[in-house]
Amino acid sequence: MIAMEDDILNDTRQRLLDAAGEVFADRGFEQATVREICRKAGANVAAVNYHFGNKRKLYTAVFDYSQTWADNRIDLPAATDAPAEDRLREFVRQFLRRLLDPGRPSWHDRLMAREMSEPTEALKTLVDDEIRPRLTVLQEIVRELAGEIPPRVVAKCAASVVGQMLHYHFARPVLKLVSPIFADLEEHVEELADHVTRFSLSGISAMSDRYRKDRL
Amino acid sequence: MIAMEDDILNDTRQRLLDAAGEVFADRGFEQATVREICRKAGANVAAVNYHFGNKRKLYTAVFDYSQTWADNRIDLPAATDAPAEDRLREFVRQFLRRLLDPGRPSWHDRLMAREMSEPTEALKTLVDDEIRPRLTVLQEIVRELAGEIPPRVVAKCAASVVGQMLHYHFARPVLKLVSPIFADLEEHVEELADHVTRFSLSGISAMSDRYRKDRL
DNA sequence: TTTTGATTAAAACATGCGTTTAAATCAATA
DNA sequence: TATTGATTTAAACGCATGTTTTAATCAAAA
Repeated sequence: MIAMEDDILNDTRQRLLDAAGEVFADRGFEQATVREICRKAGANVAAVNYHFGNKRKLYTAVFDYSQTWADNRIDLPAATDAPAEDRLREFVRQFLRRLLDPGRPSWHDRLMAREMSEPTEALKTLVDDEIRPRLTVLQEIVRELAGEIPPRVVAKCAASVVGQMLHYHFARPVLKLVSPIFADLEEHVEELADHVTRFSLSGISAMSDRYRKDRL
Repeated sequence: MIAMEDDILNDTRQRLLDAAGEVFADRGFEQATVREICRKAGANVAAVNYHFGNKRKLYTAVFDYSQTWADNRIDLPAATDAPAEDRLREFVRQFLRRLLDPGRPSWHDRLMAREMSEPTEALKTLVDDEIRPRLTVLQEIVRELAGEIPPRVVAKCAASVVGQMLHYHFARPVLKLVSPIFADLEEHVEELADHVTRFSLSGISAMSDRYRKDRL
């Protein structure tokens, strides 16, 4: 009667969005069940269809919600006037933090990762609204670090950077099994970010050398 | 009556294994349906339970079959007396070829990749029989390239190499969408392998420099 | 207080799934 | 040829799913 009603005051619709984000991120669209989502949201099974029409529309609603949420977080690392090296380091740190930190709505980035490998019709707008902008930033950093190299090589370098990071997400189960070093990734985000940054800086400069040489 | 009976002569059991490998690799265990597998194998729905007991046992049978198959392919790159650089290049080429080439049973490596990110109880033996041995080879190469660096750093370098390669598998849908450069990966395996090799050689030597410096 | 529209609740529906059953078919043997 | 055991087939079973239905409940307006 006093307080503690914060959750209960919340619209059912809102609770469904949060629960659905979690479950969709954990299990994927097909594997997620309306019943689990509703249980988690403390709502009736029919709530999904009442508030969103059906499961698929709930999924896209979760995506819209998750993207607006993402906009409110610090993004697109730092001012463009910082040295490219620092901007790469910051890019990697933010990316890995988002991917591995179990913070509040951690499911946003897990959902993104899932769309990358098991796309639904939500992927196209996701690419346009979130992925391509970030990739452009990264490619700009690479270009600045490497100097005059073909766009194809810029793309491959960016892929190398992103691939190293996503590996800790996609292959997490096997990494845990294969080496105790990777047992608790969440607590070593900074160390991993540092490694990826150094490794990549060197890799990029190798490409720079290679294509500078070819041109002379 | 003459020939052309090669397929029909094949045991139903065998056809089920091949069909199941394909379907499990494409859709994952839960998402794959016994009915699709049987349709693809030209068998009755009850065939799975008659020959394997149930869906789960079929899955592990596919895994055993796929592993014995893998043993018959050239593995563990080259003699140990080759320079570490060459051995890394060969490792990367084989890994990427297996992952991206649509050759005969291409589903073996796709199945492995799936187990890495969405493990079942099959993962443990998969790690012991296939993943750890290959990882050991890679780490040995890294150690030889980098000289005296902490095991932790060796592990991270190996993760960087593998991550770059798996990226082209896991993020393939989004790569296709994001840049025409990645439209037809299958036909650029050699180019990608070359990039990953150069990028990684440089990254590894950066780690070597860093930790040599620290020790002096 | 009564009424009204929005929301929730319980139950049922249709569908697709893994699995089982029981009969039909086949291939080898006696 | 007749018999027997292995294999295949068609049909059904039980269960979980997404969705719909119908009634109950609630909150605000009349």
